[in-house]
Amino acid sequence: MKAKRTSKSVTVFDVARASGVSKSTVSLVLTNSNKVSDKARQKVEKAIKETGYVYNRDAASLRSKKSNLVAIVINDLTNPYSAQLAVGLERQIRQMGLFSMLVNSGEDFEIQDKLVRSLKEYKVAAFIICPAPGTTADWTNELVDQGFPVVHVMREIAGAKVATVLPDNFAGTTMATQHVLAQGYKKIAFLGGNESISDYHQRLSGFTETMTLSNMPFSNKLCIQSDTTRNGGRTAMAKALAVEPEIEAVICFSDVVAYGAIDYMKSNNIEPGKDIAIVGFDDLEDSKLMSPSLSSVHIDANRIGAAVCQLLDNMADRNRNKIIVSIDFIARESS
Amino acid sequence: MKAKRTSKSVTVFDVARASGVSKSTVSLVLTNSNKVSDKARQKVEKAIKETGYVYNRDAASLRSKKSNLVAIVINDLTNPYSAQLAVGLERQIRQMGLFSMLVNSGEDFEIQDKLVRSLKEYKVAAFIICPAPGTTADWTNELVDQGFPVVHVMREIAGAKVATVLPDNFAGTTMATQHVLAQGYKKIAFLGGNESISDYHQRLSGFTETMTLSNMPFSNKLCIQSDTTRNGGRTAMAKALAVEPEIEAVICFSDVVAYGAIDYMKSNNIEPGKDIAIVGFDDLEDSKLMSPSLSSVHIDANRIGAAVCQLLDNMADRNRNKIIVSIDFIARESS
DNA sequence: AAATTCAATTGGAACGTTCCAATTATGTAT
DNA sequence: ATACATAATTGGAACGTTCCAATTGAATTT
Repeated sequence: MKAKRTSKSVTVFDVARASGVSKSTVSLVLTNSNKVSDKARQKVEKAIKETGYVYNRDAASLRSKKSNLVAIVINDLTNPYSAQLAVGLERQIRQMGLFSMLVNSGEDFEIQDKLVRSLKEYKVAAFIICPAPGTTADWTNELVDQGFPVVHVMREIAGAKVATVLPDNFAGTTMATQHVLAQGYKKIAFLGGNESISDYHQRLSGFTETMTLSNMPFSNKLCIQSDTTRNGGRTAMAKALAVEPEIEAVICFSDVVAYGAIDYMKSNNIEPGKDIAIVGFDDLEDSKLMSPSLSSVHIDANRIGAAVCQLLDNMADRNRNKIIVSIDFIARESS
Repeated sequence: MKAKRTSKSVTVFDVARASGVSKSTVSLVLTNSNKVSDKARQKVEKAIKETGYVYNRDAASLRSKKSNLVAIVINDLTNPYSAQLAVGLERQIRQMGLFSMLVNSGEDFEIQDKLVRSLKEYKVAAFIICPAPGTTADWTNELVDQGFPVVHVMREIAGAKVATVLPDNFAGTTMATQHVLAQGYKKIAFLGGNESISDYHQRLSGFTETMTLSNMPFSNKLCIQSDTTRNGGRTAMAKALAVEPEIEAVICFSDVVAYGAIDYMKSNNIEPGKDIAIVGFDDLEDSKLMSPSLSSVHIDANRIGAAVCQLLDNMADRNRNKIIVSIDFIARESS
């Protein structure tokens, strides 16, 4: 491959000739300038259609140093929440009149680094990054210092001089824990997540602080880390029951982990929502449809997207800014 | 936004000056030409590091009309199989030395059209498209006629003059059905899928033809269409049981549909794999881990990716080519 | 009718790279 | 040492756009 795109292309000059104006006027039309007469604009637009002209963004971006290409670097597309977030971000960005492209780091910092290095060459206007584990403040800061607008999403890198958009993780697990406590449950476990990611600490402390404030004793042995996958949820649930067979409720790091925990319960004749209450985090599409429907902390991907766009729009106060997006707790059958 | 990327950038001229050669030599180094001395190459590479030069692909692509940017247009990123496929494609393409970007049409033809229109402006070297419902042969052919290399994946558009990479859907459901028949089950339903997509017909006919060839009576009433979502699977399972309460086995259009069907069974005290055998299609990551583990038709995303890359590499016989990627049936506890 | 203002249009230069044809350096055979 | 072939390097032109300063056109004021 590599090559292709042969056949001399149609340029602004061709359009200019076809419409009887100069190339400069054509350019003004293309850039939506307001200093071009309606008559000229119409002629040009007609000629564009007739000639089959297609705008050459490379040439434009070379000359103008402007770009409307935004790169979204997702940590793990195979994770349903990440995918949902990516889709939401894409939609919002498109609405801003920018164009977004997606790449996937697969939670691999080396790949993330390579991807970003390549993307720089494509003159992207901004980076939206869900940082992979291993991302350092230095790494991000270098990118920022080179003049690229960067926004971090979902995960916080301490010391990085970038705007960050986060859901209110602490409030989320706080609400979830309060809800569970209000039902009268006492023996509660926190399942899933991994301390290498910032949101784990935030979500976990929402749980622990609420327990402490409510004078509920709890054991760190019931805070069980695991992969944030379905299978991670299964094993975490198994471990929790091994530690404390009388568990009454579990708060999960994510819906996916909760799905796994529920799988485990069902396979062991434990009825989720009856024998053990369970709540998730993320509120995936499926959670309200499954049976029992899963109580969860709802993160609105569109709200995250809107916050990111706000930062993109207003790069001035972009640095060292943090936007915490509010969440909602949704109680369902599982708790 | 829009703007940004200020501060006069470092160009080949700067690197040339720093390394004491001409800009042309620098360019040769950048393009990995073999007609440059090792000495010169080393000097240039050193200077590149020192000056912090970053390659300007816009300028390069403007001049050379070559691009190594491949666009992957995915039909629905929130579908786990699509996401898995996207990730596999990305990986393979990267290994080829090309760079891939992902965009999501969300099964919306209008969006797909807009996306592709934009992408054309970015001088992509090739399009890999999982066509959204509503995609016509004319639409694809226009793209091809404009000189863009196009490969369709997973779904076939009749009459489109493009290379298409498909899993062997027919063989997949054939094997699945044979497997189920071999267990002695007779009352078998086919759940999920929608006739607006080409793979539905292929998968369904694998089922119906195998049934017919084996002289097994079956009713079209037991071929139940649905959304290819978890919830679609739930409702399809419910409908199937309403038609025929004595169902012994179900073949599902996809794993996601199977997950939904299993949800339904579990909620209704039917034990999947014991009371009713069930097999899926796609073999998602989760399927081997769940309980009961789900028998499924395995589609290797890397194999699909490899086939796509082969077509990309060899654009010559790209038109009207079809590559059917072989699949494997994997029997597990659920059947 | 001339002078003034402002809107619309224009050609030339520039963006950072690769291609090309020409030049210079290097090595080999006479 | 000379002629020759070949390897390595080079400056100028080109890619298709936007920016800029300058020009033209139209409308308004004097």
